[in-house]
Amino acid sequence: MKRLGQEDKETLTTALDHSGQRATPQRETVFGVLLDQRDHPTADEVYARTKSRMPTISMATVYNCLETLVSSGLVKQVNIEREPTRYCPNLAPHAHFHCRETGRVYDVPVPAGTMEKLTDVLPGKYQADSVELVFRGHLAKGNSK
Amino acid sequence: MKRLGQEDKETLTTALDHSGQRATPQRETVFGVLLDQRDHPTADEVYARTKSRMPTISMATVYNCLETLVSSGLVKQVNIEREPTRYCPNLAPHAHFHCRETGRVYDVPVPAGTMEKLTDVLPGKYQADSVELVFRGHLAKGNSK
DNA sequence: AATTTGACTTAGAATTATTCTAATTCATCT
DNA sequence: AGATGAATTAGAATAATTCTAAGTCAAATT
Repeated sequence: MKRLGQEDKETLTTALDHSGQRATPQRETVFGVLLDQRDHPTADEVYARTKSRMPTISMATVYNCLETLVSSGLVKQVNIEREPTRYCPNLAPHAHFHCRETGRVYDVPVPAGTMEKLTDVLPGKYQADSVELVFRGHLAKGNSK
Repeated sequence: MKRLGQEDKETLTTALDHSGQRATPQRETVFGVLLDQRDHPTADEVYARTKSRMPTISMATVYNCLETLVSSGLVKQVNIEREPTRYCPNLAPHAHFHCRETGRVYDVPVPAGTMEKLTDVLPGKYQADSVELVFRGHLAKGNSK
């Protein structure tokens, strides 16, 4: 059974503590699942993966843990087109690419400052604290991995 | 009971015809509702507004009409954070601003070419056919209208 | 060390936006 | 007028998520 590395565990504990919440085995395991495979899994997928490491965990707990991780700032929710919410531990500003064919979501790194720069198009009355950029399309042939 | 203007009716008929569908009173009324108040209503809201003009219409028909309008290219769906889908007859490329306080969604016009330019950040293997840009935050004081 | 406290976990029920089903209505074509 | 197929309708079904209420557990207090 895969465990969380020392550094990640530290990160988790600190962030949870900072938001007045405890590190628990369930939360550690769910966080580990997200870190191990950064393919934007849905809650269902997180549940399946977590269950294989901790067979007694329940769906409700997975939702609770994910919510806890999001509220502590360690994980971001990615919503695309009313599909089930996906979860992403990539905290650096980045865009997403959604493949219409496979339904997969990819992180797209963006040059530093690009996301912030986008707020320039906003008239002054709009005070944005977050920017979301999503591309949709398909992968060039031979890049389906 | 408000009716659709000649020009809008023409637009509707042409677009529907072009996608092999018929213009019907229900579709005209739903389209009129969207054109009259461009505040990104949800299906529920469209239903309520349409019902006041055409009391016999059903929710299923509203969903069907909205889907028809979307498929014919006259209307776009706007999805924000797993909230109910909103509908928007603004076909020009634009961004959205989502107010955390009121939940309202505003169109943000962007300079010509801006949206297309964004695809420059995409590595070559990603072929985007649409770009979505959403800001989230709050309105500066005194701009709550 | 036992007790209390409150946070956490759990199973299952409830919610809700949306889609589906099957039956009718309606317009157009012969 | 009758046939054909599209459009509309009411209500059932679906599915992701949230809620509820009961049980568990760890830390704090006695």
